[in-house]
Amino acid sequence: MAETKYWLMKSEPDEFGIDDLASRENQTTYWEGIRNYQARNFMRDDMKPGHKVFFYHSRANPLAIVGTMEVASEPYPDPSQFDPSSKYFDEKATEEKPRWFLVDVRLIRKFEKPVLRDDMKDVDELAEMLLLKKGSRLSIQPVTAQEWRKVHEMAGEKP
DNA sequence: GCCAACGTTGGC
DNA sequence: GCCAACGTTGGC
Repeated sequence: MAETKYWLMKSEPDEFGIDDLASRENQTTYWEGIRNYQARNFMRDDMKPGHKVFFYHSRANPLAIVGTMEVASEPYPDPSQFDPSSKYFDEKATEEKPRWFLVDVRLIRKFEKPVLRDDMKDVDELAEMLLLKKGSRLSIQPVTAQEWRKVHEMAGEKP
């Protein structure tokens, strides 16, 4: 049996929050605008359809994991890099040599009770989470199966 | 290929 | 809104 992989993706709710995802057709969107190589590499090389993803609200009040998604496509070039009118336009990217890749994600569920960053800090099982490390700003990060379970437990949800 | 200057992220 | 911690860029 293939091992399920878990991830966490950040978004600022002022830009795109979980309610925006919920209102999209099929509750699916392309995760555009990632312009960090490490985060891109995760999407391009490691994410597979069916992988599970936490949706995290950054630069928000409250800071929290607000729900779950699943990867819903193979990686493909981020269209916004070719669009001069997009704020994510990258003049050094070409159709032949795209720089930026993304995947589609589909909402699994919005937590009735978001799991607050402040509460996660107090939990031993989450002490090693990248998200909680000082100075960590990676907007897409791997999550362990244990962390996946623990956060669901805190949310009062079945993993 | 070093590293100073600049730009960005994101908690606080 | 501030600013520390990072990442990237580009002159040399």
